[in-house]
Amino acid sequence: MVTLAEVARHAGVSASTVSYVLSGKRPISDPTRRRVRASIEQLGYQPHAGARALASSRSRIIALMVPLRTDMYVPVMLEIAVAVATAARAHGYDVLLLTGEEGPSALRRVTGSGLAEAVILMDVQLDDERLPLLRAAGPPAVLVGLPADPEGLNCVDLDFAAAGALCVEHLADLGHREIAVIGESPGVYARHTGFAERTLRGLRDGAAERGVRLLHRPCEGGHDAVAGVLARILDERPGVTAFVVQNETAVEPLLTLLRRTGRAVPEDVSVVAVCAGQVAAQASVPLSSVAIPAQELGRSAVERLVAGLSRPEGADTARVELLTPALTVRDSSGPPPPPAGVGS
Amino acid sequence: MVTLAEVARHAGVSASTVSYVLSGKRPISDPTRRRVRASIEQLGYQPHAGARALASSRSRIIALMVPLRTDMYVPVMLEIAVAVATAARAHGYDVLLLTGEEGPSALRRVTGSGLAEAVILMDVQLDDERLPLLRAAGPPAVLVGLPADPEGLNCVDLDFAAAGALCVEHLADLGHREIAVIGESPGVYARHTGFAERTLRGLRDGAAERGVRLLHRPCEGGHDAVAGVLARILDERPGVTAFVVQNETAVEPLLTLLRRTGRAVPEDVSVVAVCAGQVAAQASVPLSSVAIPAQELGRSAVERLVAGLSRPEGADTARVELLTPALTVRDSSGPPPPPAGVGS
DNA sequence: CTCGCCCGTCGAAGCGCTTCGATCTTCTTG
DNA sequence: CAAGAAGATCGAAGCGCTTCGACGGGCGAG
Repeated sequence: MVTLAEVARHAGVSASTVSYVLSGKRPISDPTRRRVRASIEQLGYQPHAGARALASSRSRIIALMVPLRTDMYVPVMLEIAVAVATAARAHGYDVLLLTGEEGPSALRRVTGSGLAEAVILMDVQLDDERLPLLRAAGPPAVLVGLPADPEGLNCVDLDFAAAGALCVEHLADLGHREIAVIGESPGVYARHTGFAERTLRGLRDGAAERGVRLLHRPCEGGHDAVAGVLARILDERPGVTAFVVQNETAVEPLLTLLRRTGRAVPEDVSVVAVCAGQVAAQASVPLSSVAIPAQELGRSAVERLVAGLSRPEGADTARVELLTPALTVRDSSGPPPPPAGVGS
Repeated sequence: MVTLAEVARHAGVSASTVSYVLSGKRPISDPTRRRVRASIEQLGYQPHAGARALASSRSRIIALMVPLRTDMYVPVMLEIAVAVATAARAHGYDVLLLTGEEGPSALRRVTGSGLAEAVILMDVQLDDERLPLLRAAGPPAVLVGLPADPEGLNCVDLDFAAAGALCVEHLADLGHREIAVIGESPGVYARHTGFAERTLRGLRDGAAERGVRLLHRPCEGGHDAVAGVLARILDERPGVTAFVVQNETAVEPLLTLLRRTGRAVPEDVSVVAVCAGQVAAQASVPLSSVAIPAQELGRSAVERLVAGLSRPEGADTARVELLTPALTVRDSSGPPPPPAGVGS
């Protein structure tokens, strides 16, 4: 392994000079810099990460905690994770992968040992057990998601309430008066995962404002579960003319079931989804949908973290950033069919 | 931050003693050990990761390189990644997340800087550009996947050839004589991703052995793409009575399309998949399938790495491990319909 | 022409930990 | 009963890097 000292010797300068060339924290004359750079190149020098972290007490590592549950749509999670990794690299950081499993203790571990200088948390619950740790002078952190009380925390998320409202508005504009919502797994609500509840609130508020009837049902993924939920909905509210789906694994089963029971989309019923853009676009009927901006979320989380890390200490930037949702109209939403008995 | 020295002072011993208590590399008397442990506990001491890595030249970090392509089924990737993280933690290692984007240079970086002591590579291609680096006295590495020439490399993967053969055998046993394969995206084959090609070979060999006609067509995900491919297959080979699908995003569209064109599964056509178990189980017709053992793959990769790392240097364990596939019979496969004209 | 200043560079002191003798006991054994 | 073995602990020397204060030489100003 090549060390700083060897580079220094090779370039005929002192170790500190090489260090300053690398960090740019002090001016180095052009010829010297060139010489050092050449030596670095020639010897294939790579600074030792541990030594660096020790001397500077900055590891240049961000810990990313991803849930390991499987009842939520996974591709979005991976997409965010990859976006985080990519954005982090762009700022010279690496990403440490933590699973939600370990909870707060994992945060303490990587943070207390100086392994990671900051953390990004995904799948934040309304009353997350990791929050106290972060508020109590914990490490710099950004949550992807919004807890019940974001006070003193740095959060980024899609404005799911607005997303919900957007869906209702779109359908109300088309003339729908009775809407059913097929939601995430019951487990997601039971855990009080913020985004699910916020979407629901947005849907309800929107419905109230537009005088639309709304029925919400959580739903497991998979064909059979959706079949059950759908049957109950249609039984309870035969007048439903539109669905809002917030559960990627329910999308295709729903379309299949509607088709099978003779309901054409969008002629007989409209469907709007809140889900990964790709899922909506590739569905058997391309769905009008509000996409979850995974890339954007990951990128934004990193940027805020990095901004905070390089800011002159103490300047607390705890703030909530809610991305504005956008509804993409595809083929699955249209006006409701004319009321029965009134021929077209 | 609490340091080793403070713990030592608090416990009334020398720093080295504390270190030996922690590492167990020298015998420490019971009372002393107890005292040191108590001090550690009381002060909330956490060893500094960087200092440790510097002094011992072991970072206890494994780098995991995940692809960031989206044309392959993502949940399996995440599942493997999470399994790797979990298994690594069980052995006292942490996992650094690398995206495939950066290629060999990322490996050189994390490895050359001592950030990671070993790497796990996912989405390995037959002629992967990262391989030369690994063979040339690179860092300890395990590939999840199988390149064209695994010589000198440590690989774990599902035996996709056997998986392919298994599918054909199952269908042949049921009496099918003409099978169509709906494969991964053309891009996957163009990249020469090992698993896709190996599955295909297994399918072809199996078909040859059993005297079954086989037609293979790559296929993008999404409804429309599947529709196109399916139409062409049915046109070209009207006698097809069974499908093997190796493309998670094609599964549901295929079932939808078969249904819509009046083909009942499994009465008229059988469908067998090679995909994530959950996808097969939750499909609108639960699919007979060969599952991809994501957990197992991740775990195994870590175990081999850890075994190698703690082995007395030089004992090269380059070896290929192919997991034996298992076919789970669900509702989507049955005997072919009786030949036309011959009433049942 | 000389003083003081700034620019560019160097030396040395750590950062917190591991590890290798060395030291001091306490046993064991011939 | 002395000599050596074995056990328990200590001290010190780094690991490779950052960073702070110091230093020397060239320059403009007085």
